[in-house]
Amino acid sequence: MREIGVTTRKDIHNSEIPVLCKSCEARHRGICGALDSDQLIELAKHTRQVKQHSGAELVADSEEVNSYANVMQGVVKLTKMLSDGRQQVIGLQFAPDFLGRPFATESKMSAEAASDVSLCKIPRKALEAMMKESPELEHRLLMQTLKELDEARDWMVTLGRKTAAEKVASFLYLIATHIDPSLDPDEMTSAKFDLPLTRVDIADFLGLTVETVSRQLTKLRKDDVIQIEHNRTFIVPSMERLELRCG
Amino acid sequence: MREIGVTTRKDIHNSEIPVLCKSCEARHRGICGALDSDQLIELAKHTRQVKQHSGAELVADSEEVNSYANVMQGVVKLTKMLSDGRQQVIGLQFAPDFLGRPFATESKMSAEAASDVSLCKIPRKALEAMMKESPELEHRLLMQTLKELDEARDWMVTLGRKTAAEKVASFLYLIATHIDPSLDPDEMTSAKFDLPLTRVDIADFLGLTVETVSRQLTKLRKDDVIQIEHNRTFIVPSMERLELRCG
DNA sequence: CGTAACCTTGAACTTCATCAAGGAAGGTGG
DNA sequence: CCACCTTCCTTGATGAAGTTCAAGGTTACG
Repeated sequence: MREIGVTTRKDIHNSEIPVLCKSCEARHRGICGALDSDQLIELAKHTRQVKQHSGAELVADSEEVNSYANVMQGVVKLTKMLSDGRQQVIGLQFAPDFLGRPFATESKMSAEAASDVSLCKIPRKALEAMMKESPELEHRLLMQTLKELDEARDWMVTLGRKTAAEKVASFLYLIATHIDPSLDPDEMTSAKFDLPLTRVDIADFLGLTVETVSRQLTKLRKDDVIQIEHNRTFIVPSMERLELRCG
Repeated sequence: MREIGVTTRKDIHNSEIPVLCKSCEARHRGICGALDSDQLIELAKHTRQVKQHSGAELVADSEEVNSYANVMQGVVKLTKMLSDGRQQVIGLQFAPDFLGRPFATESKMSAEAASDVSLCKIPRKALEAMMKESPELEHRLLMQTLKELDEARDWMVTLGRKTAAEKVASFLYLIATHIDPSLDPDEMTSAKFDLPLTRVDIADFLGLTVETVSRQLTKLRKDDVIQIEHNRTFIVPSMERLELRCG
């Protein structure tokens, strides 16, 4: 895995919050919110900010887990594959989600940068050490895991019981409400965003084929539920109207 | 002569352990394994063993959460419903699983006894109080949640990418390997079990219709992958052969 | 012994997948 | 900067998997 734009933090001597943490979503709403400034400084000795281009494989299936990460920017795609190559996207992670399966020695899925991403990588040992010192950190990890479980179960309903049209609408709704971590989903009335996934990825997320996804998008466009600019840029004039299509 | 700092996995041969805890799977492999005998005694003051018949609603959707439970015997079915009535089973819980969504004020799913079950109910307050005292308890809860997340994601692959035949085989495989908590899935070569779910439930778990489930079961029977006694009692002569059908 | 719930099977139909072709977008090297 | 290539996306025609509708059989239980 080739990394771009690596920044190492080793020039911190006082009890100020590390510079990179100050603007980090994970500091506020992610797991780092569990830590006081001394702990942050300690942790920051081991973390590295890493940027990756879209398409980069972050964690391979069956790979040994040696580090975790916080998603600082961009979208990460989690996938599983059947032995014959059929693929299923089992989750998307946005800032400030935690990336990695705590207490697993081997990854049971693969993680890929869906868009350009920046991550704050934490070596496994460092996180585990910090966890022993801070029950609050483990608490945050539990909250994060519960959130992911809620999302996975919601998605199971989409996969199991929704029609192709409802699946595609649900996907767009998910992206619109999650892509910008600074926006409050409850207050959105309209939205404009760049899709972080290809049509193939969307199909793999929805349990459909590319063709079906494409046809359903066309249908949503013709029904004025969405406008499509340049294939990847979408406009949702009325989130309410989109939500009605979600089943 | 009370032991101090006892490791959690070992049995403690101590007469102070509450009677009901002694034979409880949750004591060994569930969240109660986090507790020492003093803590168990404290917790047992608040817990109640409850038996429920198949079909009983344990937690209703949108219900306020006032208690949690450990599954001691039987199978619990977790479901979500779309506004028009379409239903999806999003998980099954076996002994010694923990039942309930920590830190949620309101349940976002409904839980029903799929078979006759016995539960060890814990009032919300009692568990939360115990959690503050014991980081190890919160750790166990994290492990349980991670396990459920792994299972949910595995099932997403089944829902999204498997054929009806593969789905039904996967379901039978899941039940065969989970129904008896005392059996090791890795060492099973054949199996006999009572299905805890109706055909409708199975369909709702697999994202199929009853008719399709029925047809696929008939096919598996004709292909000698399974034998069916009395509709609910199944025999799997070769787990290996069943696994081959899971995709 | 009769009723209700559950399960199976068949036939017609629908939705989505597959197969096939062509079009836009983006990056690369001439 | 343009031509080319590759990757991504759309659209149409055809077909298969699974749903829907309908009927009858089985099982459990009062």
